[in-house]
Amino acid sequence: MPDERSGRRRRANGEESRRKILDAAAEIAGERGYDGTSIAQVSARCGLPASSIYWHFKDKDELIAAVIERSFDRWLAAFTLPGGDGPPEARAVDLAGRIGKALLDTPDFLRLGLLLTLERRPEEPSARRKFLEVREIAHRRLVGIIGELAPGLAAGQARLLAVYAMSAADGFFIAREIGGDSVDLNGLFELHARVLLDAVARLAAEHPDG
Amino acid sequence: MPDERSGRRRRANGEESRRKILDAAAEIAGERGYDGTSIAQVSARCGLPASSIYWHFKDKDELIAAVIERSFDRWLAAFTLPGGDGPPEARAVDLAGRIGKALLDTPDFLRLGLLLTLERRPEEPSARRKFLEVREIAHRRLVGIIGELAPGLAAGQARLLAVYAMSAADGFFIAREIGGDSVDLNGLFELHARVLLDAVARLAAEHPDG
Amino acid sequence: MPDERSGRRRRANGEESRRKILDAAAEIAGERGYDGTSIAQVSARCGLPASSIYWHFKDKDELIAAVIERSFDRWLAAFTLPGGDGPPEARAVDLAGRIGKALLDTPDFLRLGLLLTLERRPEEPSARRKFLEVREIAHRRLVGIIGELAPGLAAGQARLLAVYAMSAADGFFIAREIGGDSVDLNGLFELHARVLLDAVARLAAEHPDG
Amino acid sequence: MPDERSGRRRRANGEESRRKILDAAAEIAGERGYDGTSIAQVSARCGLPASSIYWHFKDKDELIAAVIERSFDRWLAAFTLPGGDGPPEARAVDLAGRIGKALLDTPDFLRLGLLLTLERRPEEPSARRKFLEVREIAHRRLVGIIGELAPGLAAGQARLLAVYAMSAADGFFIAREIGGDSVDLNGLFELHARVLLDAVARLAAEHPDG
DNA sequence: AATGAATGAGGATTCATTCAT
DNA sequence: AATGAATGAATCCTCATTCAT
Repeated sequence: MPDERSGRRRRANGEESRRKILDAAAEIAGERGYDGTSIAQVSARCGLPASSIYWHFKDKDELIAAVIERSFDRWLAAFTLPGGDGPPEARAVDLAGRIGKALLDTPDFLRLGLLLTLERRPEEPSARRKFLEVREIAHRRLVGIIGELAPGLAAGQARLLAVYAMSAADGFFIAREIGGDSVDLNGLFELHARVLLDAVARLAAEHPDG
Repeated sequence: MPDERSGRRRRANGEESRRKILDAAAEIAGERGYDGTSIAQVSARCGLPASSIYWHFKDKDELIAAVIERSFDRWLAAFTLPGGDGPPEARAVDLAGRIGKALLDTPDFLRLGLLLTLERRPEEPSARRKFLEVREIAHRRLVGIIGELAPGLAAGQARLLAVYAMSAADGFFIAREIGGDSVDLNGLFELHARVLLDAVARLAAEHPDG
Repeated sequence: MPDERSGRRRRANGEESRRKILDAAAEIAGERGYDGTSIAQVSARCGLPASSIYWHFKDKDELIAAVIERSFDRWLAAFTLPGGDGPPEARAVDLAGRIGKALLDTPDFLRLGLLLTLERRPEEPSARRKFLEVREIAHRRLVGIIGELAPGLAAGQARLLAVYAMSAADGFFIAREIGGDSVDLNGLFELHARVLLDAVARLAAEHPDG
Repeated sequence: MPDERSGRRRRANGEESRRKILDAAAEIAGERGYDGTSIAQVSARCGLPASSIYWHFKDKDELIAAVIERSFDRWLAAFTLPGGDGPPEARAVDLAGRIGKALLDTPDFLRLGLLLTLERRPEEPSARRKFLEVREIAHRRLVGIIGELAPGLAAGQARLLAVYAMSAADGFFIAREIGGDSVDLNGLFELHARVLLDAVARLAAEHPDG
């Protein structure tokens, strides 16, 4: 019994350290971006010496990439179309609401991702690549959802709408970063959902057969 | 004539140097953000020694703030509602088109501004403050334009729409950063303008008296 | 044996490096004062890169403070009243002699301390504070010694005499810095001891009961 | 009339600038020592650009030397034995009092001088040399005064007493720098004068014929 | 008599990373 | 699995000084 416990402790310590490092790195990178995040800061916040960080991660690039990867799961869950029934419109509005909530709950993911996106360093860090992969997956899901809502829509139009939808969400997030609580995220997403439905209808009418 | 020219050159060296520094800093900061911009890089790109940069700007913070301030004018011009006549809808679509074009022409401004917005360092750099000021001005102008388009709209609704409009524009910019030329900015802004006009009409109908 | 030695060497490298840094810093700071001491100079003299100095000391301030602290012990030892017997006068003269010798043996301590005392920078370095603490301890010991020599003396008078005694010692040190070997430190301290004894007697006579 | 005035103004402007520079440099150098005094600081405090300082002074060394030289006069005046009559003892006590007062009135001189004395940079600045010259003059005057007080004293003894007297004065100054108002400078100098007179008498008695 | 601008050297400090233990 | 120590390159910024005007 004690053996097993201490054994577990020891084996788990490695993972716990890794988790502590990732937690610290996520906080700091979410606040400061890639260049603004230093190993020394991460070390200070997680309590482990800098050299220990290099035991768990090959270099800074890999650490930030791992941060992105880990927050991916929590984030992507919000994108799954609910199995529930009801008219497509209701489901779309519901989806928009859940996306908005996810933005509030795990803001580090998108903030860091956008920072990595906007920063254009010569050697593209793998963290940026990772974020773009995730984003591409989300984009494809959105296209699928829009296809369900308006089966007759042309593929190009569906993609345009998906980009439009994601862009607005990104923008809302930024507005929230700037305006804080004074920004009515709920109102924005509600408006967004209705506007999108209108746009779907309008585009579907313009190109009746895709 | 040659005297005057060489005389001017020499006498105006201060301003010309300042401009060269700002040009270099704008390029780099637009690509790399605050922490990613080093004085040594700026020095290398503008051809002046680092110590000369400190003759013109108190510190890095003030330099980046000046970068933001200078690109403000070029950017803000795109926001002015055209004096030309025609139905408000046409003017709005035109405005959206010009904003989209400005995003393509002077991308450094918004990219740096958004980077500064997303980076949350402890001591807020004055560059960030400057960008937020500019943004607030743009926001107020947008509220004014929306008020012209739908005079009966409630103030809160006009503000919501303005935030919505700016958020989408931010998002389009980011989408362009990610997707490059494959992103149809014109199509997005056109769709955006029409969708917004619909939304204005819808909200105006819902709240007939503001 | 060799194992133990090399093992120790390697393991104790941290402390040895720290000592080497302190040695170098003491030499330079004793010669040049706070502002005149550069980390690069210390690095060159101790053989370790500048960045290694920052592993051992948080910043220059802490380094100089450590220099002061370390030389404190060597210096303070000279102040202990000898346990030996004999008339108080002889012991006082002996003490003065030992203080004078300490001044010659470890001059960096007092020179750096006085430099820190005279330099009045806005943010008082902790090194200065440390020196003043040490000095206060020495002052209190002197008051105690004077109290032993003249038990009837008023407290204020004992303090005055202690300040007088230390001031003269500081002054002798400075005179030596200026005049070099041509300054007869022994003669000065001998004169000082006798003068002090006279002063004690005179003050004790003036205020018979304290 | 106006001509003369403007002429004077212009001619005097140069001298006034020089004075302003010296004032600023005296303040800063008195507080921070040689290395701690930067031309930029002096420029900021006197309101003239750094390049103007170099119009008046060849380099930093010459500036600091001029600071020392200028404060010399104000300081040295305090050393002149009063022409007034009365017993030598009274005149000596009076002299000590005036020296003490001068220390309080123009502390920058001695503080800077001592800083320059204690700092041992490789290339001895001319400012230090200047201070030592001044000090040597003061020393010779003191020897003269002591000779007057005790005509029979050996030359070596007179010099020793002079060094002792000056050392104590230096030390009092330092004590004042450390202890501030809590240090009774008057009491110290009074005690010093009486103690010195005793010492003079004692030495004169020991060596009746010099 | 004065100054705006420039400049190379050097200031303290932090960087990401490595390595022996 | 972890860490104390080290390190060279880079960080921002200040230095004393010069020069054309």
